[in-house]
Amino acid sequence: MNIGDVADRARLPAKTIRYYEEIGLVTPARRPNGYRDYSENDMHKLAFLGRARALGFSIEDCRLLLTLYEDRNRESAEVKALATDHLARIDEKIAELNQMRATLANLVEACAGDHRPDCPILADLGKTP
Amino acid sequence: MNIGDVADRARLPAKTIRYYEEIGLVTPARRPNGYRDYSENDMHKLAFLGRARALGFSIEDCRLLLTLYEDRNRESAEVKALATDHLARIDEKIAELNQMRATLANLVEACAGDHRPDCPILADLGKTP
DNA sequence: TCTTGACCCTCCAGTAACTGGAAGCCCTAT
DNA sequence: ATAGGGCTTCCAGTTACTGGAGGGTCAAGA
Repeated sequence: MNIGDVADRARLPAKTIRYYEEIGLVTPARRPNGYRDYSENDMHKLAFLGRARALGFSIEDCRLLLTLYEDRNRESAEVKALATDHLARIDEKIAELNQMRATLANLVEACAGDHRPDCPILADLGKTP
Repeated sequence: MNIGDVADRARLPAKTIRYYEEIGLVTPARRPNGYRDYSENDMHKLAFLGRARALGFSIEDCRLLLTLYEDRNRESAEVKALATDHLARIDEKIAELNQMRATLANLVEACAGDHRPDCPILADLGKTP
């Protein structure tokens, strides 16, 4: 399969797929003309990566997940630990964003947003604590 | 004021403050010996930047906010528009993270996390759609 | 057979916002 | 005189791609 087909099926840009090869995640065969030739297994791995990335796992996490995926002797505990860690990081980010959101929403609310220069947003950012 | 003092007071790493100078955000005076010499105004601007960054504004947004902050003829509408846009981007991110979180939490819940290889997390990531 | 357009290839550079580290000056205190 | 801490510059690395230049390849149609 050519890279374009894989890109369509895995819903990843061809550029990204080449990048994944460069960092050793999925290395397809090559045709005599130099074109990459993806097997069904390569395709499957790329789809796996796409979904793991969509869940926010880092590339290095994905690399490990892929290894575990292909390891018949893995222990699910290792996968779960990875996922639990990641979940905690997501929760942290959500909390941080919610905090930002709350502050910002208050400021936006308080700002008239007209032609006058008075602005509670700037006032808040500039206040000396 | 030396960079170390400013770093403490603005709660920004000295490295970051030098970086902000490099990109033209806050340019302090220099002493004869080459040391940076921060005025109260510089300090104030750095604190402003720190707070804007803490609300998640990009550096370029911060640059604009700083300009507006120092412009007596600004219209608060411009600030509000910037903040409202940013708020929308935050909301998008929160929604995305909540989506990830929900999926991941389900998977983690379903995974036994023991010595056996069976793992719903990997199964889900590897499922052919 | 020739051409055209859609693919494919590699390599280089750039993104955001820092962060770490090396090599070396400067200042103060002992 | 020396030791420490702080300051300087410059270079490189981080994350995960993304864009673009320059050029080969292939299948279909005139």
